[in-house]
Amino acid sequence: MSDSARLDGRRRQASVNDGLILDAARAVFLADPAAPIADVARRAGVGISALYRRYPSKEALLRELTRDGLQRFAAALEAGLADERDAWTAYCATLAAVVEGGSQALAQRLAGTFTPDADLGDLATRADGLYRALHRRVREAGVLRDDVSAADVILLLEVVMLVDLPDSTRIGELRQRYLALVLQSLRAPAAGALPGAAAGGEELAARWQG
Amino acid sequence: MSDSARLDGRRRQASVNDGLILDAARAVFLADPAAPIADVARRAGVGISALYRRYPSKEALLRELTRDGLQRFAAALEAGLADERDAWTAYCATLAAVVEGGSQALAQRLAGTFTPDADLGDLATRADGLYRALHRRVREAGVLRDDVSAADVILLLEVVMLVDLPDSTRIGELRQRYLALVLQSLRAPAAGALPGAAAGGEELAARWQG
DNA sequence: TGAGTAGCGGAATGTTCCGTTCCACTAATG
DNA sequence: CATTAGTGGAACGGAACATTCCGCTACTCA
Repeated sequence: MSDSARLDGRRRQASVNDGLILDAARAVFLADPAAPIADVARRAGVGISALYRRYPSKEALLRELTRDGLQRFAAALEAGLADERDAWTAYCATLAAVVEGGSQALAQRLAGTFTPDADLGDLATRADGLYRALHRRVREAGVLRDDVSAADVILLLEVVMLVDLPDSTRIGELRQRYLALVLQSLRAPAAGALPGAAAGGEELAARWQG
Repeated sequence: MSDSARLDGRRRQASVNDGLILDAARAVFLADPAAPIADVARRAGVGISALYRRYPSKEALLRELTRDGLQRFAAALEAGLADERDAWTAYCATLAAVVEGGSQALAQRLAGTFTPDADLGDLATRADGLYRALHRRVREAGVLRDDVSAADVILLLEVVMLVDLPDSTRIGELRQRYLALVLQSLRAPAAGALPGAAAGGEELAARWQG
């Protein structure tokens, strides 16, 4: 049972606000990682004080959001690994869920906005390991083209989340559309060789360092 | 013969600076459309005055850059339409050139940063028409899957240009790699239906309006 | 029932950032 | 030479924004 359902009166409203603020922050900073903190308050329908009562600084909020994003990302990957359907179906469903939730994109986009934190680095490593396990599974099932690296897919995921249209009410729909398109070309057998070298894990890891 | 080759002394240096400044501005604003103008000057290796002698304001510079981007984009498309090789080869080569030059991405990313201008709207319309002609050609040759709209491809192109890695020296290579991947899934016959409705031209056009 | 206070809204503050202007200097020009 | 086009970069002014502060409300709990 959530805090907001368990409590009464003032404390209950505060607990509800916890959620409103996190939701608002997710939406605002996903759209624009450099957004002012006042936008978050406005979107949450609360004053600025309600924010500062919870987080000592903007940076702390960003760190918390990033942690939350990484955790959601990891959870989605774990769910994918536990999915008992055939490898390709499970893989597609997992990536669709990640795109839907925006968890990974949030984490990656916010990664540079605060001074790093060993703890977060560990979480990132863990999420990376989970994705690699999922990747290996599809690869070993022979349904993923073998010239695409895990880092390639992570980059592609991130970029799909960057599809944007001002004022559009169906961005999510378009993102799923383009994810589906990309997934089709990721599936074995490959239609043709790709130029350039695959992205390497180190290239991605660089983001989590100072 | 260019001005810088025709002139001598002071005027010649000024003409060279024209080019340095435009090149620097392209690179800087492509990487970050909100970059300060001083970054452009630094990158061009000139002082701020050299910028303000040429453009009355930052907005004027951005407008000029956008115009330039749209013109390059249109030129690349015209070259593609004139390419006599088979439709698919010509199409791929054209999009690769557009990604390489970054012209379209520059224009799209800068589109919201200044008050619009009827003149630019016309240019955008022209470029759009050229792309649609190219699109129609590949489609009619039967090598482009028929559930993908012109606006879909424009959005995908833009997003491929957003692939980024801090400090990487091979971003261009990666972008070409992912463009190739996307192109494989754009080719007929389609591997499967796509979810969602195709992007419409109006959705894109909205960007060029105030 | 009333003093005490958690929680809050939003104005005020201090600072950083950045577009633009200004001025002094250099060297081509005529 | 005197003039001035072209320039580098410091100085200025204003906007944006994180953070702090203050006064208010309405729970809480004796």
